[in-house]
Amino acid sequence: MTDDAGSTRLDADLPPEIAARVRRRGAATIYDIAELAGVNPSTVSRALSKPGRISAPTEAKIRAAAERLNFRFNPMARALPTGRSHTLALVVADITNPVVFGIVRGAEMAASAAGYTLVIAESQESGETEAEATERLMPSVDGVVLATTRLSDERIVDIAERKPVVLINRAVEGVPGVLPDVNSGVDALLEHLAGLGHRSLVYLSGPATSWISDRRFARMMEVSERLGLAVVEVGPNAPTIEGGRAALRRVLAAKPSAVVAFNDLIAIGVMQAAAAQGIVVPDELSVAGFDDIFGSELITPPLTTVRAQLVTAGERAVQGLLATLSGEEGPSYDPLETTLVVRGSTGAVAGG
Amino acid sequence: MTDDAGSTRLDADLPPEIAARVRRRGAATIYDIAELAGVNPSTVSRALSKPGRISAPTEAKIRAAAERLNFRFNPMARALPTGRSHTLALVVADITNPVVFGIVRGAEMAASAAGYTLVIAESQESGETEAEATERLMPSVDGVVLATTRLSDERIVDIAERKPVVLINRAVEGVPGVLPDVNSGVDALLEHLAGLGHRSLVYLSGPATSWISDRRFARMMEVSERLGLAVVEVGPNAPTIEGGRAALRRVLAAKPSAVVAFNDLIAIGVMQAAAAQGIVVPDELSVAGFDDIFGSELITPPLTTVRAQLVTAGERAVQGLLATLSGEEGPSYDPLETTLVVRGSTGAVAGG
DNA sequence: CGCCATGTGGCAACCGATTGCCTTATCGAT
DNA sequence: ATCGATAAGGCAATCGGTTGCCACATGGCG
Repeated sequence: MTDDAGSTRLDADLPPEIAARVRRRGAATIYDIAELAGVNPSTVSRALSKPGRISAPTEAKIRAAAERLNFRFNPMARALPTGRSHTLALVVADITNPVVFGIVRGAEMAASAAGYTLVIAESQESGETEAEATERLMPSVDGVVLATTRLSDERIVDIAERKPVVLINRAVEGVPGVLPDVNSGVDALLEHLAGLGHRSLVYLSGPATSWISDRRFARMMEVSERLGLAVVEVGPNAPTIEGGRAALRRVLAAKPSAVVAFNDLIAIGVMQAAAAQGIVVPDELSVAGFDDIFGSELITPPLTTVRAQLVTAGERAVQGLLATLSGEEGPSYDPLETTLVVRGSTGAVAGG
Repeated sequence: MTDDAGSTRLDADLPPEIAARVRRRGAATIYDIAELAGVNPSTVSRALSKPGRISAPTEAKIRAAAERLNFRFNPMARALPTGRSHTLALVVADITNPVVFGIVRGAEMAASAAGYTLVIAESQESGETEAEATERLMPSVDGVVLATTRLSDERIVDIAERKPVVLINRAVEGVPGVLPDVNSGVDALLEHLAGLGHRSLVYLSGPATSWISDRRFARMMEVSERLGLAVVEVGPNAPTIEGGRAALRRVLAAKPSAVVAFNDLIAIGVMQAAAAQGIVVPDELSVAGFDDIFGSELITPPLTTVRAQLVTAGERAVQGLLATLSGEEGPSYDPLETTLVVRGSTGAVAGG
């Protein structure tokens, strides 16, 4: 346990000048190791980061010295000549949106497993803020994950020309992205609703810039035709509970028997507003969402929703970035399966 | 709009060697600016980061050149000689825990407002992982915010000796921390419960390493004595819904009329388990939590809880770090007020 | 026995900023 | 007119690694 990660004590029997230098600077450098091991700094550098380049005995000697000094690479010094910071940016619209937790966690895990650091930028749902934050981070990261981004296609392409980029929940020509399998989830949801006797639906779309919202509606149109359902789009809406609350009036005006919301937050908002007006869900109105966020099964009635594999999405995005950085070209992904989770907010049509 | 943040185009009429160099490296350096402006690189450095050190006309010339080249400082190059990375670490137990969202957002806002980058490390509720992640980040950050940490006091002191540290929801001798005003919230909650006729309470404590959990219980003991209430502690519990569910049996064994949980997640777990057993909240059992997370007002009945100012806590922690970094010594904070939010999960005792 | 391929390790330039020290110009005061 | 103070800008060392190139030693092979 002498190499305990938290230990800052230095061996007592170290050459005093080295000990003094290390103490003064707060950390050991490859020069200290070189001196301690009696080799050239370049040899230390190679021994520690080019396995095999240096003879086994020398490398062992160097590793021992490094351990004795509790050495860590200085990431900044390392990044300067190589241009590699070992840092990845994850840009999300809103950290407090439960939808992004999974993505953040997956990305974090994949990054730290690979020895990379993840920095998170939040755009607070504003395209302008997002562009700024991204621009600010660009010089210090090796790659960027753009999740649920509000940026325009051109902006995205522009960024992708400078650094490797992977998108989550958005497709842009020429830029790799990890996408959910929209179709399977939408299909299952609409079949579920049709099976309950619904014939007239409202789709509450998300922000105008949301690619995934468009895709969902497009698929709904296709499937509805096949199933003989009527669908109207109401939106755009802010992807928040407030957005859902505000949308109820327009929903009711369309007199549907069921409403499908762009995400669970909007769905929850609709349910709250409905409850406030004495409308009983699901008896008078069925409600469904997407994502299966924390809270969806807490609400009464619990929300029927289409679950996305958010953690996996975050992981894959980072892994794709890492692959690109290590030379492999243009990762491509299979869409991530989505699954329908039936709970209490959808039910048979009253007048069936 | 030629200096649009997203623009990468270079002026056509630039000295060709400069243009070529910039294009090859992907970014302009102060050397490019120096050449373009006809001054020494050191002058560029001063003009751009030591306002007033350089004469106004020269500075203007340099700024113009920088703009033309769309110059950004290379953060790594800058960090090397100064030892300042302009990066702060925020260590949290669990990103997906709603409690930390507020902290993350507040910290992020404060950091980016000051031009600092925030990197988030997640410990997944494990002290070992947390120590490792922190250790890994240490060399590349200027300071650390430890939120809801699982680290031992010694570890924390050890870290604080190397880099500025601010704690959230934890007090360690000699290390600054932003703390909630435990007393006001606990007092209000117990007075509320006493007013409803409750005489016998269970406190469901959090993880064994949680300083704040101990503080809350300590205060409950004090106040209970004054109000003539009986209180027993049941725990430790995992600070999750699952932890709350698992705790119900032991709660019921104590036959209290009300249970106060370490946080809302545990409270929600207790309510779910109670509902599953047909126990009606609040008629047969009142339940209250702490934090007022997303989801607390969604659940049925909505949860009575003590709200903490999480965003403010994150902001203050970062601001404290920043103050320390700019020379001011040992920031000290007033505790952040907490407020009781009465909802439906607490009610009058059945048997009066 | 000589030659060349291979394995090891050293030398020194370089990444892009910062900063202490120095030179030169300018200005006001005596 | 002279001197010292101050302002402005240049020079070069430095931060801590990385890496191309080179030197030397060793060993296999003809």
